[in-house]
Amino acid sequence: MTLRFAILGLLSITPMSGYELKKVVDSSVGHFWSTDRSQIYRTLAGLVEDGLAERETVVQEGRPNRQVHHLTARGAEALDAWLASPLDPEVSRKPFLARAFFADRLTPAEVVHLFERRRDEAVRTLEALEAIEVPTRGDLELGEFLRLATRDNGIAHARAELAWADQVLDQLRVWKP
Amino acid sequence: MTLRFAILGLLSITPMSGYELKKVVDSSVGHFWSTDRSQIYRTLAGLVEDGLAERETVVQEGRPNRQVHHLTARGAEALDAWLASPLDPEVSRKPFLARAFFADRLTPAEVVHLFERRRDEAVRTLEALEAIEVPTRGDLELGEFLRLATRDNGIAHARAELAWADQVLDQLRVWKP
DNA sequence: ATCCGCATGTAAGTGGTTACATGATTCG
DNA sequence: CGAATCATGTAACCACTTACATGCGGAT
Repeated sequence: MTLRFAILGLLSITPMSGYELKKVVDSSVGHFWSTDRSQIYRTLAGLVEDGLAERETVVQEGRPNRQVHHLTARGAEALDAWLASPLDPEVSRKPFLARAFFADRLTPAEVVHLFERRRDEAVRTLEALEAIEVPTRGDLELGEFLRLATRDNGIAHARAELAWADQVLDQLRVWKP
Repeated sequence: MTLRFAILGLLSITPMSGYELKKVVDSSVGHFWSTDRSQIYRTLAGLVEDGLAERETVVQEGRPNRQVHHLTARGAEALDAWLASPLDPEVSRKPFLARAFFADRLTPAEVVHLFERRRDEAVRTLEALEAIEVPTRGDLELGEFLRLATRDNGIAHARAELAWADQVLDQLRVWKP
C-alpha cells in the first residue's frame, strides 16, 4: 500500500518513467523504503488502471522508448487523502532481535561476535545517512524541512542501535556466571 | 524465514501446540515479531515435513485434542546453524516516514497533527514495553540477560522516536516561512 | 570482446494478512 | 443467554523478492 503512495508522491513532484522512479526511490526515500523495478512497473500499471496516473510514450532514438507517468487529478486526491488518513499502528519485525532472543544457545564468544556484527552494521548505516548531502539548515521550505527530518529519524535510530549494542557488549565482556 | 526459527527457538524451550505458540509468541517475542494462528499452523506443518519437528497428538476430554510439537535433533541443528549464520542487512520499511516525506502537501496544522499522533504512538509503545515484568538485574543467566536486552532495544528505539517527534514538533510550532 | 547503462516487462515463489468453518466448555 | 476460551485448520489474497527475457549503444 505504501509504495503506491510513495510513487504517487514522487510523480506529484515530476512525471517519470518506471526506470527513473527506481533510481529516484533509491536516492530519495531509499533509507526508509526499498523496492525493485518489477514492483514499480506493476504498481505503475495498477495506478494507470485505477485512473490515478496516466502514461505517455516518449519516443527515443537509439534507446528504448520511455513510458512517462504523471498524476491525474484523482491521483492527487488519493495522495492527499492518504496523507490525512489515520495512522495504523506499525508492527515492525526485527530479525536481529529474534536471534538475540535465542542466542544463549551459542557460546559466549559467538554471542559477543553476533553483537559486534550488529554494532558494525549500525556504524555503516549511520555513516551512509550522514553522507547524504543536505541543504543548510535555517530558512528551509516546509518540504525540505520534512525531508531532512526523515533523514534525522534514521540517524536517531542508528545512534540508538549503536548505543544499545555497545552497552550490551560492555556487559557481555565482563560476563562471569 | 525468521518465523520458522523463532518457532524452533520456542519449541527448544518447551514442546507446544500451535495454539499455545500463538500466545507465547505474543507475550515473549511479541514486541519484535508478530504473527497469526494460520501462519503458525502452516509453519509448523512445514517444520514437520522437513523433519525439524515432530507432532504428537495429546488426547483431551471435553475439548479438542492438542497437536504438541517438539524439536528433533535436526531441528536443534538447524536452529544453531541459523543463530551462527551471517547477518543479512535489514531493510526496514517505515510507512510513517513515507508520509512525513510528502506531508508538505497538507496544511501546517495537519502536519503538526500528524506528528502529534506519531508522538502519542511512541508514548504508548514505550509504556507497553516498560510495563513488561522483568527479573531483577544483576546475577542473571545469559538467556535472561539477552531476553532483557531485546526489551531494552525496543525501549531505546521508542525513546529515540519520541525525542525525534518532540524535536520536529518544536520546530514546526515556531514555523514561519 | 565484455560489461554497464538505458528501458521494458513476465513468471514464479515466499511471507504475511484476512476471512471462513467447526464445535464443546466455561464464565459473567 | 451470550461471549470468551480452547483448539484446529483451509482458502484467498496482498506485498514483496528473485529470476528470467530482450536488445541497443557507449565506455574500458
